[in-house]
Amino acid sequence: MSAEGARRRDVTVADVAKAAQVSKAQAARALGNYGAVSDDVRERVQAAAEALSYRPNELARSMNTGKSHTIGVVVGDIENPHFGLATRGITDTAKKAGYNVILVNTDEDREAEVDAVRVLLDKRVDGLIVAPASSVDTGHLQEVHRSGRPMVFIDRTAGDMPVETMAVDMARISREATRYLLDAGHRRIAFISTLRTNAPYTPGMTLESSQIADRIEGMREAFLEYGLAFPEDLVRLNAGDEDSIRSITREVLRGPDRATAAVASDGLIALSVVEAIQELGLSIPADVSFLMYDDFAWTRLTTPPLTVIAQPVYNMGVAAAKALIRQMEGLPPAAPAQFTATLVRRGSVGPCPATTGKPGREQLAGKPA
Amino acid sequence: MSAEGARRRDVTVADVAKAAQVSKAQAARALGNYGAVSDDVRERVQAAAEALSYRPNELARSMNTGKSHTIGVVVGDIENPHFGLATRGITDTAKKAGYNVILVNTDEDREAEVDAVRVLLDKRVDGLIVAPASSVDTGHLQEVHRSGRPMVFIDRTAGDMPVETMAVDMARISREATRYLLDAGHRRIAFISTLRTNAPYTPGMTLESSQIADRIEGMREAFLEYGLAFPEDLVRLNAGDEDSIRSITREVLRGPDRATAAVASDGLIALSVVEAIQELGLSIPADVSFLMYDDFAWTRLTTPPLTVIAQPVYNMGVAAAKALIRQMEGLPPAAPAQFTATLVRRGSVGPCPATTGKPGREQLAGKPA
DNA sequence: GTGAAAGCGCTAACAG
DNA sequence: CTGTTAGCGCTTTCAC
Repeated sequence: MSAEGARRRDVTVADVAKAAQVSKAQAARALGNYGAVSDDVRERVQAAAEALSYRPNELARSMNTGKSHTIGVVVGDIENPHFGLATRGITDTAKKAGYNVILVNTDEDREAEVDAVRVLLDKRVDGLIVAPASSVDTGHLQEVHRSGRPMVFIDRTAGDMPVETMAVDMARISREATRYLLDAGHRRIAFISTLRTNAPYTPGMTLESSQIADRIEGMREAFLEYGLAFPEDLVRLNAGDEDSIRSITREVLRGPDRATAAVASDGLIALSVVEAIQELGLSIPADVSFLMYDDFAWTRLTTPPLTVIAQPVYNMGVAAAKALIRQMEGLPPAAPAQFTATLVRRGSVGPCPATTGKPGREQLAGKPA
Repeated sequence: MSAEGARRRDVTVADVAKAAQVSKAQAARALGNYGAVSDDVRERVQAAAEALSYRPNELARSMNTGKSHTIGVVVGDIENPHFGLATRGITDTAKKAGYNVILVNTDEDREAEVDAVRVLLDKRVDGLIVAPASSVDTGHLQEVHRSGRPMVFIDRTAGDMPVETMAVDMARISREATRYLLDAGHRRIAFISTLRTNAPYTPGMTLESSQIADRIEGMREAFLEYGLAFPEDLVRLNAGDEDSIRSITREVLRGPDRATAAVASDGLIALSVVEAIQELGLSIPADVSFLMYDDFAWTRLTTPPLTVIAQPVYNMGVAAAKALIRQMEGLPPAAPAQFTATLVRRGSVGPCPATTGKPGREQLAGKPA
């Protein structure tokens, strides 16, 4: 009987070396494909390795080389197809370059993110791609950056840290979308976001998310351009679960001064907003216009198809991975990529209806040429 | 000037030990929280660690202990919310138990899967959760199983391997859904799937995917129950990209003997099928009934809302992680979980229309009590 | 409790 | 080209 009963210990270079009758060093060289090895030795070693079905221990390898060929990815929520796609872009690119990906979910919670980064670093990932949960509270990220570990941000910025960032110009597209709504005659435009804050939105407040801050800023700018006051009261944050989204939507869409257009800050939220609108007995776009961020395929299937803001998420993932790999390989950064979101006009935005009590007329008068 | 210029080497236990004036062993014990350490030493070590901002090298730790506290997850496509949700269930559970997740995407390609498993094993993950791309070609998985490494399958089986598997009873729900369609008078029911095969579907053929095989089997059984012949010609595989899905849909929905109901095997495919139906000028459910697998939120938003087969994907992820962790910790397996999919009747299935040329009458005659 | 010393599996000098 | 000898950073005997 052979070594069957023994607790199956992994076979190591030493075992292979012995079997191939060469020194451990030579076996290692042949196996690891480095240094100089004669054809004869190489063949014997490979044969032995094959016979013993040897598999290198990457951990040991990493310990010596200092490289793990692994990149850590920290996102808020993989369940959201937005991140799903981005992650796909990252993993596709990483794999092509011989890197693996460790994925950590933070639920957009800063504490979890701090933790995630720490764990990843402890595991000695070669680099990090993170979608910062907060662009304000960035101590942990600054520390990483200071330590010199390669890092790239995706989807959002983290304060003004000098780290390569793959994100779209949110203020720009928000401005464009808002103009579109304004041109359609809307003045009461609601913006609904999941962003968690301690207090309801007030004009000057600091927002954790650069994305949301920029979107609101873009809206404000558009209103300003048109010489109109931005309806701050219609900016609604903390739209967490379905219930809160529904009640927020109802609130905003009721009363004589109701919103005539709603912008949902992501695809998940959009679902509940649209349902709430339908429950209210309002129809899109006759009674209320609707616009959402992210161009998911299903937005083409609703009646009417939804007007959306498309973001090149997959490409951002690809670019993030590429940039990180350049950093890890000590190459100079490529020219900063420019990602532009686009407004996809489908059927959910229509002309502003005369709101209850017909106060719509005078509002429309404010529209510039 | 302090050690600023030096290439910042990671601080190790040795450094901490020196600073705390204790032996390396004691420092390690205090830091790693094992063995016996006096309060005094522990405090000094912790203080020193803090001061030097020491972080353990998990690689080194893993090498010694043989545990990496990492589980490898191999799925076909994270971009698909189906897997996104499952992955979420896995990572949530893993994190709670102190495990990390390395995610690898296979694009449902067996070669890629073989590779993924190998890489993960080389990285010495403690266990594997995989959604087998093929339930036929399972050599690599059998090897893993034979090696004794903890492993759990999710979403589908791999042949008859004795490995814990978290999946729904597909044949059952498919039977139920088919009965529902049959009861509505449909006889020409098409089944459209992305599954890649070398040849078009023929009755006896071996299918790589246990899921798809079971679904077809379920349909066949339902037809049999009703004493009807199963329309094998309407089983369509290889619905890869949008174009092929569209042309398949058109094909199936045209002609005097066209299908009156279509079942889409996943949410991604569903989009194109529905669009193709609309392009054909047909309406759901008046002209053709529609049913799909996976209950994504957006299916409630279409007009009509879509009738779907809901699968407890998140829970399957949770269960898979839990089962794997039990295995890794040497505990006996819990009672095998039972996952049941449910048919969610919304508005996309209606009575069978009289098809072109009205040959529908005699078909309907075949319906049992 | 504590410390010295021996590994884990591999790579990396360094001499031949 | 090849073999010997050190480590990588940590855990783990094994004595004291």
